[in-house]
Amino acid sequence: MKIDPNSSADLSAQIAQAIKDAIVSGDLIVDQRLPSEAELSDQFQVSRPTVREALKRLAAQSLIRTQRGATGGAFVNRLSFEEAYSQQITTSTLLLSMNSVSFDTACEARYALERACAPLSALRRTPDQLATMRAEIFRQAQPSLTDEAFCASDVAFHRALVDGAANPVLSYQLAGSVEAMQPLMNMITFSARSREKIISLHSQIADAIEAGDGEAATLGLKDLESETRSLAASVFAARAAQK
Amino acid sequence: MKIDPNSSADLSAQIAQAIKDAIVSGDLIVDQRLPSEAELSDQFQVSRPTVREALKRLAAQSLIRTQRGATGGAFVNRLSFEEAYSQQITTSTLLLSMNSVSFDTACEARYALERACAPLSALRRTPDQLATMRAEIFRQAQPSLTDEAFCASDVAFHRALVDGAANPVLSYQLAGSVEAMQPLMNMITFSARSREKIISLHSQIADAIEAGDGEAATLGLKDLESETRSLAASVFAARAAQK
DNA sequence: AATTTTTTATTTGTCTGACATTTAAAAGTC
DNA sequence: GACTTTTAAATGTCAGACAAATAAAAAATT
Repeated sequence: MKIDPNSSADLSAQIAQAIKDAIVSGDLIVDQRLPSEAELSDQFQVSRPTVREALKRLAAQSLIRTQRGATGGAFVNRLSFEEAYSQQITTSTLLLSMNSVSFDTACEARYALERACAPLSALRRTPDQLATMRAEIFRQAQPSLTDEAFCASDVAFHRALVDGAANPVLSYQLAGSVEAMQPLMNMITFSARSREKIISLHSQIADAIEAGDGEAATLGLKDLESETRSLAASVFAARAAQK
Repeated sequence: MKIDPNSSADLSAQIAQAIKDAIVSGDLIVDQRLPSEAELSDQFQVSRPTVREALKRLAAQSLIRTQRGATGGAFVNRLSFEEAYSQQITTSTLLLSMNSVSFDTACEARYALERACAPLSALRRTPDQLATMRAEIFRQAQPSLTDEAFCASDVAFHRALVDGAANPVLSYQLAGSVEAMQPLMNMITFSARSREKIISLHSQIADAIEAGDGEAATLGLKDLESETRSLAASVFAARAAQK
């Protein structure tokens, strides 16, 4: 692992990259201890604060964890699915909000991916996951529910559907799509009638999942997508007309 | 934005989180300049090195960029799709390698998601993207190609297919699935016969995409998935028997 | 007056050295 | 042997300094 002191890039960035490469390539394995900050500053011929900045960069990506004390130090961190989920959600959310991605684009991506999970979920969902879907449908039917809570329940419903596929990699990928849509969905006001329609489609999907009928679930999701998009279109149109 | 000096968490982590929250919530908008390091250390009542560690954490996530000089400072960074892609690929790769995700699980997720793109790609792919797919198929037919180069070409083929959907959010999500599979695929040796089969399926898929037949493309991907999985199974079985 | 050059102020990047805090192992004590 | 104390090693934090980059302001030149 070498760095170039004459490079234009920050030393801390170079050091972080060098260590990151070692982790990704497998030179450093999970739970392996890195040299102490003092040793690293010797190796790279930089000061300790610079090494520390590099280590903080890695810690921010959950690539390492640090521990104080006699046997402490920086250790290569096992990237857990949970950590990856939350990173994914943050990144997706920012990506959508900062690049003014249209509702349609985000919606299309989300439902395309979700339909990919439906057949698997129809085969593998646990009774518990099905129960969660039913419970969320019930919750959605409460008229006292705010629009935000309705959206949150919607996310929980779809999360259960996706998790039903029993494929953690799929769940990880979908987490971003589903959750990052929530801020966009929150911009929509749900009338009693539109809620009714959505709930009915949710029931239809849950029925298909319960029956193990992946095709029917996929069709239900297709309907839900067009319903969501037309609903959003009318809300946005109404808002534009108001101006 | 406040931090708790008595918390167990590192001060730099708390400060980074506070600023991150401000960015995600929209309190800080793209290209907005953060206070200088000196001002931040005043505000948070910590030393400058601590502030710097916090800023490096944010820089590692591409949330800010820094600039030296009189009008320099730290600025909220627009998270570009390119940056998000590469983050996504790194995270997915590590997730798979560190959690010993099975080939089947990764493969299933990858093809499930890719099938979701196929119908859209059949409708929208540009001539250029189709040409890329054809070119990669041609490359794959060269017998001199190493197994690694064959895999790389495979990734390029599928990348073109996914990009054909003309939905950047989909492309972003798929980038992880497709590219993170490559290290797993690289563990497989491709015999002349298995290459022939894969190339034929690729052609079939490209034909379907060219004809605008999403359903046929989806079926081709299904076949490709089972072919890939049975190929992997036999390679792994042979390797196990050799021991 | 316009242009070029020089100066200056501001900000990040890096270094040195120090002390605080945490933690586990070693040493000491009963 | 079990418990307590000490010690050493590591990260976390701080203070102050200088280097380097950069743009604006000031000065010099044409």
